[in-house]
Amino acid sequence: MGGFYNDILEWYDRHRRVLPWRAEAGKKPDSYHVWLSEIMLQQTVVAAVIPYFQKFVDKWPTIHDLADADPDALMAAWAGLGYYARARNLHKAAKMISDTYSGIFPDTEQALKKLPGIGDYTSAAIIAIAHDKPAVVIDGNVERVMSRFFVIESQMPAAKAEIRRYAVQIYDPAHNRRPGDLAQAIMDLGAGICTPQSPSCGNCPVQSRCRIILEAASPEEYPRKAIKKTKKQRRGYIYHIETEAGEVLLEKRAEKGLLGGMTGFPTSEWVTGSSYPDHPGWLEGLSPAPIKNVLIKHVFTHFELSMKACRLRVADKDSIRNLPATYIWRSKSAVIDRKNDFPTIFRKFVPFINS
DNA sequence: AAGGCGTGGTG
DNA sequence: TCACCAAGCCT
Repeated sequence: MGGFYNDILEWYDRHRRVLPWRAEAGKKPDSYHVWLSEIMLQQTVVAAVIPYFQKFVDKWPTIHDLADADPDALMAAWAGLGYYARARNLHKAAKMISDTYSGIFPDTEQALKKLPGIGDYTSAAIIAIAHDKPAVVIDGNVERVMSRFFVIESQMPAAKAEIRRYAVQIYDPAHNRRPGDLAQAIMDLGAGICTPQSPSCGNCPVQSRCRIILEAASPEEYPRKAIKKTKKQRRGYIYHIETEAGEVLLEKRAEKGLLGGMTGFPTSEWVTGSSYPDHPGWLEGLSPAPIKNVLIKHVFTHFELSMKACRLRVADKDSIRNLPATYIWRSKSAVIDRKNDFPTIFRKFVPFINS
């Protein structure tokens, strides 16, 4: 393992990327920055995270500022980044760190994993990167690098146990003198060289030791994965409802579940299959009219959604009886001005509320 | 423990 | 253009 360790760190020192949350070489990073970036980086590429990270640090420079943040402002700032449970958990964890830890991040994996949104990977990453202590940091990049370097034939996710056994050797504290750099080096290698498709093996610092190269196998076929299921289709309606005074109806979604805690345009239920659902009960007796040729399509991780757009003009707010308290009115100008407070699915509809 | 959970970078 | 899938966590 010594050869791998030295080669990859030598490569890292030459190719180290400058990132907003990364300290200068040899300096200790801000734990708050490390944690915030790691949460944002969960299932999300670096390029997408950078502007959000900058915005959060500008708005909330310390963990205490984030703990004191207005929840709706925090969710609005996260809008567009996806996986909104991360934002809800971020705020909960910030309060816990600010209050019970006085703003000092715990330095054991066990304590970190008690914080919402921090699991096996993120706790190890914080130990290694923020505290520069040895930890077995395994993310998708590390899994890919290990599965190729050691030619692991078992299929994911079952292969995780075997991958971990190799990773434990790689991260062995007996030789790991630069825990933070080593973890980031392997992840950077996975993100930039040992990529999922068409990896640049010719530029790899450990190509001469990599078993998949030695065996002339196909790296892009590793890690072995199960065949993916096709996404199901769901259908529904999205509504532009506006008063004569120019107020637009919005819906604050439930805290749990899809788009939890986010505000968007009202929708019907979304039903699986090729048929469309009924309009929601609070629209009883009012007949929203189809907006010709406007279909909002959106792809989620586990289904594809098509929503037919409908419009309803009402005299005033009282025109809709039995409207649940989770629905709110906002001026059309504010809706357009604050477009980016919406998740992407609802941003797509904003251009259509002007006619 | 398998499935829910978003979005945009990438080739 | 479009399929793939990412620095995972939670239940």
